[in-house]
Amino acid sequence: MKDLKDKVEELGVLSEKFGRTPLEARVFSYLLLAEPPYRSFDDIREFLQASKSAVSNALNVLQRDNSVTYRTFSGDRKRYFMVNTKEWNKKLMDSARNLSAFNVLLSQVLEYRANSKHEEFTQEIQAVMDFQTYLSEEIDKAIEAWKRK
Amino acid sequence: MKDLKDKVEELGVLSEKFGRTPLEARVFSYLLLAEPPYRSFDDIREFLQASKSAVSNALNVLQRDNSVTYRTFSGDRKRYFMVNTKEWNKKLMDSARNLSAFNVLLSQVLEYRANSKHEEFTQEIQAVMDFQTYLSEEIDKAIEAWKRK
DNA sequence: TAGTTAGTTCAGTATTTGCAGAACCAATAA
DNA sequence: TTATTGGTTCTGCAAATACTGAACTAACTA
Repeated sequence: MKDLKDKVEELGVLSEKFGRTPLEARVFSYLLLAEPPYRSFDDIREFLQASKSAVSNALNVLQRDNSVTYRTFSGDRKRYFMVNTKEWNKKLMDSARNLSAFNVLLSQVLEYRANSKHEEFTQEIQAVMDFQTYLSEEIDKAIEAWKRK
Repeated sequence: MKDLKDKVEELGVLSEKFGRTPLEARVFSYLLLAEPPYRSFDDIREFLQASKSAVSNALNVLQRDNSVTYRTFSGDRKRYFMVNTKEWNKKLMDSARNLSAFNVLLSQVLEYRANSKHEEFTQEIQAVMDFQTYLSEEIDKAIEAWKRK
């Protein structure tokens, strides 16, 4: 079996593709792979050979976007950081819906082009928006259906 | 009405959020807003006050990912660049489906954790994957349904 | 053929990003 | 009350990124 460090690096690289910094990506991968799946600040720091500040910042970013959370144990002052599986479905739903972030841009374009002489172009943009809106709605429906299961 | 330069900057900033460089974002916004919606290399260069090389690179990136294309006019050597509305629906479909890029990561996690003592955690990850797989399938169905319309 | 035009490529620079190291702070422990 | 622990904040630097300007190329044009 591949060694943990290598696997953390491997998934780290994959994870960077989702817009994370190298260290954020590695922290996240480590928390996905480590045993047990909750790890202290110093576990992380030591495993990844990174500075306290870098680990602190990475953890804060990951917590802000709900990718990571932590638990505690009574009589132990440390926080044990772990992947926030509980919030993940919510995150997935958001990212699916956030196709619609793009619609914000498009609707501003349409507004600005209201009096354009180039009807055809405007209509093409409208068509993209329509498809995008349709898709968002269908995704919402699918999510609702899943919840009811 | 807000002046075009301001609006290009405004939508440019929005567009940077989708992973574009500042200049790429502004070129794209300009092409969305300008009248007519096809513009020559020099139109773009002059409007955005950028260097030829920067414009050249930005246009190439935008063309490579199908955000932008160009048309020509007979007897005119110039290329007139414009937003590639024709390819947009394809792009949207791809990005919707690419929720599943994340599943690649998760399945590797599961594989690695096959013998983990923390069954509960592993199961939570499995649950996320299941939801995500379901959602991808529903999105594909919705896209197929749209195509048949 | 030489000149012009439209765009690309290359070399260097300015800006941004990601991180280290050390000082710092707040909460607990002695 | 002081000391220790767990983590944060601040300063600065190294590497990566985004851009400029100039030299260059390929295709058309006179």
